[in-house]
Amino acid sequence: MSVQERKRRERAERERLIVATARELAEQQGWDAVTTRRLAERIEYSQPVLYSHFRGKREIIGAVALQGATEMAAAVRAATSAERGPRARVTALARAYLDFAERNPAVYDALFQLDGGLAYAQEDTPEPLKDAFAALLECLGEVAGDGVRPGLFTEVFWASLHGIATLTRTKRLLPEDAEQRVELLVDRLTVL
Amino acid sequence: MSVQERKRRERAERERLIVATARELAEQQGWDAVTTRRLAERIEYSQPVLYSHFRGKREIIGAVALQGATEMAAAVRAATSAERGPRARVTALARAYLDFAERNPAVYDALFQLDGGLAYAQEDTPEPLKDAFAALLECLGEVAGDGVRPGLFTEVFWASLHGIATLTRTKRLLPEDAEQRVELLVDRLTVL
DNA sequence: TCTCTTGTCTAGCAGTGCTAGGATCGGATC
DNA sequence: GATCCGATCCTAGCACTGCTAGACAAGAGA
Repeated sequence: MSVQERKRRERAERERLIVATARELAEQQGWDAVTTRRLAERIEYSQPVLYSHFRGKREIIGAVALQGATEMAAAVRAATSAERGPRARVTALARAYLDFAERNPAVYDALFQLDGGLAYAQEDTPEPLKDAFAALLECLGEVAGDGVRPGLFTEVFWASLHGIATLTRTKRLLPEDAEQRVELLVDRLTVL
Repeated sequence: MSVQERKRRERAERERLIVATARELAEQQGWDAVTTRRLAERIEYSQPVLYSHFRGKREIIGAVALQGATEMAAAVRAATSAERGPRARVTALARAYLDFAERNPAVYDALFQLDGGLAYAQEDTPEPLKDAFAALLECLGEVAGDGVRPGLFTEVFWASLHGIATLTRTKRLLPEDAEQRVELLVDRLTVL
């Protein structure tokens, strides 16, 4: 039985390798460069091997997205927990979010821009995604203000950050005023 | 000379046909379905004809985007000019923007999501894009509040709308609370 | 040692954006 | 009216994409 166990381990290891390589390649050259051929070549297996782990390219993107969600949740929690006072926490959250998006553009795309075949905002939404939203909610819930559902407030704040992140990355917004935008957003949206 | 004139007219007409067909096809089946072959077939010419009008698919997307920018600017102005009072105007703007995004998803993508080879937020930005931003600025400038640059405020408000629009369309946000999100955004962001 | 399952690879399909080079057609010239 | 020539368009093809059928080999179990 230990033989099967070893094979199972090796398979899991290879799956991790695929996801890590896809992510690396995407961050280096963009998702368009992540072709099944290139990916297969980098992991030193043939293309069909990819399809024994994932249904297709979409699922690989989804796997990267889940990894990213976990990391983003951790980054947000780390940033907010270091601050005291609601205002400082929210500002830290906004900065951490935008920082994550800027440092990991491909992962961010996998999460919020591309189709990774994942369900969002539903019951069967994967746990990492729910948790990433929860991380935002934990901090933003306390500044939603009276009469506003924390969930709704979090969605709006998140959407604003998402808009800033994506428009900045596609050069629709200039990066210069980034900090002022964050301040304006925190100042106005939150109830302290 | 009238022969050349006629040919020039026919060429311009065909170019309009290409853009209109690309837009139609994109709205019907998404931009992925807009292949050069399908597009060529629909306009009843061969593929290379497309390349005598546009450098490539990217430029066709850009042409659709410019068309969309003009329409969006008009839609926003029409919606805001019908209202009196800053609050009503901003609410109308937000609704008109999200409505445009929902009704013309492919055009919206061409404008703000895809790469149409256009320059944004720069000197050589095409006039329709500048004007679309101006349409937002005209209305949002008056509710920016003291000490906040109208341009900066418009960017943030716009980014928020953009985030809501894109996250809703990709099912990251549920459509149910759409109206409440708009109200929250207008309530909090603007200074009335 | 032999079988048979499991895993992997080669080769190929139908599709993509884009282009080189040949055919054709129409206006201008002799 | 015949001829030329340039503009215009199409056929055919390139290198690539995601994905898969079927051949093949390696290893576990009898």
